[in-house]
Amino acid sequence: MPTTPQVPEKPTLDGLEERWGAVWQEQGTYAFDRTAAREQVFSIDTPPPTVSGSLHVGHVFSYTHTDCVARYQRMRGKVVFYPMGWDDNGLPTERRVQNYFGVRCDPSLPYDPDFTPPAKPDPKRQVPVSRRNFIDLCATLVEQDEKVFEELWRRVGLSVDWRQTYTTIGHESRVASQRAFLRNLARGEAYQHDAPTLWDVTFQTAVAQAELEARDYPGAYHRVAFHGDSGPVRIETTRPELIAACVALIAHPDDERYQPLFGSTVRTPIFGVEVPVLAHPAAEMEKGAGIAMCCTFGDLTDVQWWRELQLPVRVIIGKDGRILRETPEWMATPQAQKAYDEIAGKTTFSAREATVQLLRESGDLDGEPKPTQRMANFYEKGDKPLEIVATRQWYLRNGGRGADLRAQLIERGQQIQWVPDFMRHRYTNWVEGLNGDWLVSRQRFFGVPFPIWYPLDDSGEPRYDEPIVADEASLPVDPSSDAAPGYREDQRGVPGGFIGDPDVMDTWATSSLSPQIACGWERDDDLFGRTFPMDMRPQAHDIIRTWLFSSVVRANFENGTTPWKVAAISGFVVDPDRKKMSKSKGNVVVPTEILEKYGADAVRWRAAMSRPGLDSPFDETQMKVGRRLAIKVLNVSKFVLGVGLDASYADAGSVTAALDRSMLAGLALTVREATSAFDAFDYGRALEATERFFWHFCDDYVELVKERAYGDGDGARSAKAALALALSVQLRLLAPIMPYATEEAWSWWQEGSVHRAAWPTEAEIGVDGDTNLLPAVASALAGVRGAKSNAKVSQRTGVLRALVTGPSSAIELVRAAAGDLSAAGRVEQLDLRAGDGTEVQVTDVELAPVE
RNA sequence: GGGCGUAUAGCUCAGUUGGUUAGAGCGUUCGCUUCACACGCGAGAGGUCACAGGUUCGAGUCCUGUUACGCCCACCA
Repeated sequence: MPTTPQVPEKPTLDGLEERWGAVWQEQGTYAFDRTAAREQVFSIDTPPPTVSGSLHVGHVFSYTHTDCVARYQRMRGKVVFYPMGWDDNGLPTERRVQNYFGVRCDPSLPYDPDFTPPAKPDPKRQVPVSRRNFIDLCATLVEQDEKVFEELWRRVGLSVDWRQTYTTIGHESRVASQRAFLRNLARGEAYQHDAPTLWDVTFQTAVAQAELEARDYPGAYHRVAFHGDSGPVRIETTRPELIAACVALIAHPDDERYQPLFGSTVRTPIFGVEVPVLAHPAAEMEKGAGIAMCCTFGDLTDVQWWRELQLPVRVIIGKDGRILRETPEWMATPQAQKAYDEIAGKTTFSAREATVQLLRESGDLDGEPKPTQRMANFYEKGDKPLEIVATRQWYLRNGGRGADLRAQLIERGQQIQWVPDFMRHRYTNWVEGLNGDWLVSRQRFFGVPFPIWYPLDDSGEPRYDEPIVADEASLPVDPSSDAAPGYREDQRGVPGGFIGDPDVMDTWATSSLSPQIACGWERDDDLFGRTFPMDMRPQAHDIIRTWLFSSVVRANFENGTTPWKVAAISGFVVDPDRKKMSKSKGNVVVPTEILEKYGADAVRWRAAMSRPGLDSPFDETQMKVGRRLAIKVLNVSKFVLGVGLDASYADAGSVTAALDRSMLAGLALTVREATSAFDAFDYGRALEATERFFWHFCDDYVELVKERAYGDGDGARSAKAALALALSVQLRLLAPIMPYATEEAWSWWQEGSVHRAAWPTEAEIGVDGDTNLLPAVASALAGVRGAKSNAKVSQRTGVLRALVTGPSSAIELVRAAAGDLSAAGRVEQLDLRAGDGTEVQVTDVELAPVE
């Protein structure tokens, strides 16, 4: 039996978030039912936010988009699998720990179980700690960070099942990352390679192509003379400090200027090292002098030349970005050694200045350096240009070196439904432009270690070509503290013993497995069978080349499928000047403040107003509009429930009045529109349709039906039924967007949570009605209101007589609701006359005298 | 240089397969204590649909070109 609605005297948004957040948690409103069959489940691969970073409104918006879809699917009867991950792995956490505690990791130090971080961190003097101490501190800090994040997400109202969380450094993630890697290795998809790689000298780690960022970088062209038997050969370079690493001069085979020199040798300036002059089609005749020096290694072209022309390696830059201190053996003469002493141990910048000075003295610098702006590759988190250093690294095949795999991965991209569709091009574009496999090893500390050891030969040298792999059953392992299988710990580092692989995996090597981690791959087959491949991957467009692509690579190898059916790509929230928000620009809007000020529903409303995939500028005044809608939901609910009805009134069969039927017919269309929009993941269009109807409902229908609804008889019964039905349907339509206000209003008269209620259907509204009727009556009402507004009198003012004219069809529609119109406009004598106009107009209005 | 997107009112955006006179919200102007709501309500003003061609009876919508802005990628001699 429905009970009498319990409506507060003065409805308010204040306190709804705390109250309903607690109820949802306590009642398990969003708990995943793991007995559901795969086809009943809608599974979401939520992006794990970087907990060491800060969240801005952009994050709140995109997570809200996902939540709107999740709530819609749940109301459609899906069992929603909506876990949350925390990305606590990797460099951002390391940096935060360094700053927060004032420490730095020194892997050579032993573990100190009694270590406590300095009370007052001094960024200038970071205390060196062992790797294990460092990782302990990372774990402590991320735990705090994760609590803060969870509180924010709860406040926003994400309908996540908070029992389903994972962290990218947690036990399950380490097991999955290591297991997947071992499988990749066994199948030949992972391999080790000692080759030139892009290297960040600040963080002293290799970086992958996906982490590059091209930035403007000031430089200068130096015109420098090499010395041949038939005179000087002048080249142009922006990196004169690399002359010591020069292995050849290279020009285009068709370049007539240099053809006579091919096959001959020249001597480098200052050092007098003999290098060949060679031809290679990658040399561009128009660039610089048309002839370039090839150094090991100044850029990727150098690497190509070095490889294809089989040139020797002459490395002078160390992993710390400084010129090697030891004089290289190819500096054969005392003169060369003396010159090298001038640059040894210096940064590339200082070495450049020193080299230029030496070139001036020797007369090999032709003119003065010419300043230029060029693009240089940077690690996206770094602030010095990348160097190229030859190192042993782990790679994962990703199509960068194999046409077949590349074609296969592009095809996987075609199998995914992209929202919006054009985002597909970003993926294809990226895969087609790959120039190497995925470098997955990092020379860092807080990450998932490779489950690999190497045997040491009798002289104590590692045999890298015979790696010892962990047994899957033993995962996770840490080869820096766990002994290799078949060895004892005391054999570590001694001839005939073993060493552990010192590297950790790229953070994407873990997060690329988020579907497998969340769904319980190889850990919980039952869960995995019910959730994988997942239905939706929501994410922003900036990480298509990283997270999205690497996830496709892993699922392709491991599962032979795409990891999900749909990739829903959200845009950014940009500042009013359409610049991306970033901490360094200082234009970040902090979400907690905005949530505090306007409430979660208002912020969510604003989030849902943006179209999938498009950037939208942040404008605080729009939050007020969302808040107004949330308040309106409460107030109109209060009115509807105040006319004396309960949940049992919501019955289409009792709706007899033409006006009521017209309103419901319009509502049915709105349901259709919102449903198809949500099915296409377009929360914005769904909201737009719902909101448009809602305001007409409040401003026109409710005003028209008010008096009748308060009365008795069939007319009142019809009005109450229509109001009850319309309120019920609209609360459900708005529930995915505004979970708090709708839940509050729902609770006044309905059983259970609106978020567990069934999504409304056209069938449940099921009445015949003329959708033109309500608009026609509404425009007549607007005419009456306009007359009062023109006369600058209250809308309460009575009207003695009003004439409504318009096309006969419209007039007939107005006639069907003439009683409601008269009541709403306080019109005593309403004349309806069909005329030849195209619009409904109100003329000859005679207002009652004002008392 | 390659790819993608965007261009409609002062601002933020709708505008489905071409179809009367281009819509909404914010802001602005003028009013109104109207018994759900002053955290409110009503009414009004405001547009050469970036530009130039073309297709068509008819173009904001389709085609071609141009311009501007944004994003992704490439670009280190």
